[in-house]
Amino acid sequence: MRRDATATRQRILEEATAEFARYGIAGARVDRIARMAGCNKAMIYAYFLSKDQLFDAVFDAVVVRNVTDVPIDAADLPGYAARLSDQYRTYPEVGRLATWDRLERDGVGVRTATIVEANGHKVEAVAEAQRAGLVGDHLPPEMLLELLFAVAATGFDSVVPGQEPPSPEARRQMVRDAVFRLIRP
Amino acid sequence: MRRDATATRQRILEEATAEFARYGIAGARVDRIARMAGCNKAMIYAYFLSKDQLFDAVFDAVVVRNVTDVPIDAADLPGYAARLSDQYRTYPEVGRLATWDRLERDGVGVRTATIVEANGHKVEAVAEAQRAGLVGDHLPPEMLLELLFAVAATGFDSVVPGQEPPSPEARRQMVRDAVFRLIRP
DNA sequence: CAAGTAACCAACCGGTTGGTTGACGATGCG
DNA sequence: CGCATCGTCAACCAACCGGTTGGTTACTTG
Repeated sequence: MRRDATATRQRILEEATAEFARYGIAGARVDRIARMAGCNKAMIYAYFLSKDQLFDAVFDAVVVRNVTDVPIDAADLPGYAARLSDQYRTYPEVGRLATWDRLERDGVGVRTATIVEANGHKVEAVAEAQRAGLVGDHLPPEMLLELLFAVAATGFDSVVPGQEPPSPEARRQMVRDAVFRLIRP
Repeated sequence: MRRDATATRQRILEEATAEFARYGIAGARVDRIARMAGCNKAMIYAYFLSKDQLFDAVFDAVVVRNVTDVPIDAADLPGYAARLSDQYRTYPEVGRLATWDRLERDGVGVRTATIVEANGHKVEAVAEAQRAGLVGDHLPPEMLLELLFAVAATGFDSVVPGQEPPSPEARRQMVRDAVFRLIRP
């Protein structure tokens, strides 16, 4: 097989994404990632230096993709939340990786410059919409945003066992309605 | 020191709760739990058979306490959510353990008979309140409940880094208001 | 083609982890 | 007191895991 450093790096990143999303940082196995990526463990350490830094690279890439794919639209927060919810369904790794990060690093959530910047921008957008009267000001923009994120991540596993999780349309509609209610002035 | 089997068992359970809440199932160290509980590792296996069954015992105990301490009041869901939120603040292990369970067992959330029963009862209570007209029927009771849980778990870490997390009163008020908006007919 | 370099790997290493075992000492009962 | 039972533990083990090393293979350059 032809040698290609960037392709190998990319394969490692993809398989690491799946592995970390599934097992978390402590549970992920570097050997397994190497095997899945069809390369040697040493390559992983050549490219990413450590397991933790590999996770950072994975998480950052996922966040960047998410922010790029689903830009905030403060004039239509219900629509934004619905798109975010769809994104979570399309890429289930996103939510899981974010949760692993929150739990396993006792970092209070945000660490990477990428995320800090993205969140700051979003808070500002919501504040702007509040000043314009499009969004109620009964809550500070950060809390509104946190509620929105929480709602967008909802509806994937049912509370009661037997029951089917809601269809994509139903979930999208639920998220849209919930956010509409939450931000109404 | 006087020997006391049930006391030892109880100490193991308590320390295991802290350990699992902090490090998760894969990250928890049985040696550390034994050392913290002031007993030998063998005791843990004598009482709980395996690391996984120890986690089950821990999780079940925590859930039981949570359900007992904060019974649902379908006639006042905002108040219930606020009390739940307070409980999450008083016992941060609860939320973390539940999250670890959701992530590390790929079980879709509910597994233990205790939880299934508790959740079923709650869904029924909400449905009852809907029939009585106290709660809007724009959403099925399970979804309403899932949204309520999501909101009650909100407001502990801030979205932007520098900022302080909201005060207990502010959080309680936010949760109450959010749930009020979500269930309004 | 020869030399140099970048990509790659099998094998290994030190330390750790869940789990086990065999013995020891305290306790309580007949 | 004799003795069985139960709680306790130090020591141990096989498997595993993150990380490293020394060397090999493919590709490029002159």
